[in-house]
Amino acid sequence: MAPLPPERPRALLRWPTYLMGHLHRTGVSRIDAELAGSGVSLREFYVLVCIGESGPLSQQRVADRLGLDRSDLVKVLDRLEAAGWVLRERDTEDRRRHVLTLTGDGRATVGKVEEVSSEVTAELFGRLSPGERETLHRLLLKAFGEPSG
Amino acid sequence: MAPLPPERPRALLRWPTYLMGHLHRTGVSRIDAELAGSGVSLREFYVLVCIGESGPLSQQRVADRLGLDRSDLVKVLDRLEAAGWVLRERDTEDRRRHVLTLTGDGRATVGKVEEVSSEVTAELFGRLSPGERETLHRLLLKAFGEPSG
DNA sequence: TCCTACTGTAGGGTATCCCTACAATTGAGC
DNA sequence: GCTCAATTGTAGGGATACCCTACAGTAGGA
Repeated sequence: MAPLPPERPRALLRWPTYLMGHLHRTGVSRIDAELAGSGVSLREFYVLVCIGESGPLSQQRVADRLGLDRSDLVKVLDRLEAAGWVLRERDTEDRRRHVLTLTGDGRATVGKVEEVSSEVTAELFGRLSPGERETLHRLLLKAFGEPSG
Repeated sequence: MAPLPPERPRALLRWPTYLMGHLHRTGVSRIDAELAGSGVSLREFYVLVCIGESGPLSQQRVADRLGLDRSDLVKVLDRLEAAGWVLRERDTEDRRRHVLTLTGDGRATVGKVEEVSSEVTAELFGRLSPGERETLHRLLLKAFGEPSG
């Protein structure tokens, strides 16, 4: 028989932080599970997107934009560079920095992850109508502090 | 000068999972920071609420309700029991189980955390109007799979 | 009695988050 | 040119969360 869904404590459902935590974890788990074969994690995807979007960046800049610590980013980039998705070169104008560039393979990986992410997102919010999903997204953006465009 | 807010990658703002992850982490960090002096974490609060709400429970039941692994719950309960917030006794009817009960001090701690959580939640969604906050909460509940009442 | 299942516990492995320390490099002031 | 502070990438540690296995004690059914 199907393992009936666990009954959550009603008193915790009051807290958006609790709800977002569960939805976030569920989404990450499902996406990572789908991506297991591709050898890329959701966290690495974020880094790839950041580099791909804002052109060549230093590691410190990527860390700032993603809210990561630059020391943690080092290991992520080690993997992304080894996979051939990111080019890591010395900045000739400031030899303290590295210049990070997304490769063609990196861009292809981003596309693949976006597909998976779209599917999982649709499934994660399957109980919501398209209008409700759009409203939820808009409110999250606003709470996040970004223009809703 | 004030450290101007970091510019997030626009391509990631498409993903509700990314947005919820950031909001969740921000909320947890702020709540835990506020609670640092009280010696209780948000995670422990969840356990206290669960036990307080559903009366005496076994550890396995608490783990199921919160989506935790029962082996991880052991250490949490060690702390909660040592703090005098939870009573952990053998179940006389099934000696494999422990009977978990919230103490008076535990209930007081729950109340204190709820106050802090309310303040942080209001701050976290400060950019939203009361109506928008209510809508966001309702949509999160619906996505989560709970009746919106 | 024997076997299976459940419960709490110990422990390990991995990942995230946050911190410090350090060497190389840069730029400003002298 | 020299000195000093700040920046950058890197190494490493600690705390926590999440997931897994193993094991002993217990319960219940064949």
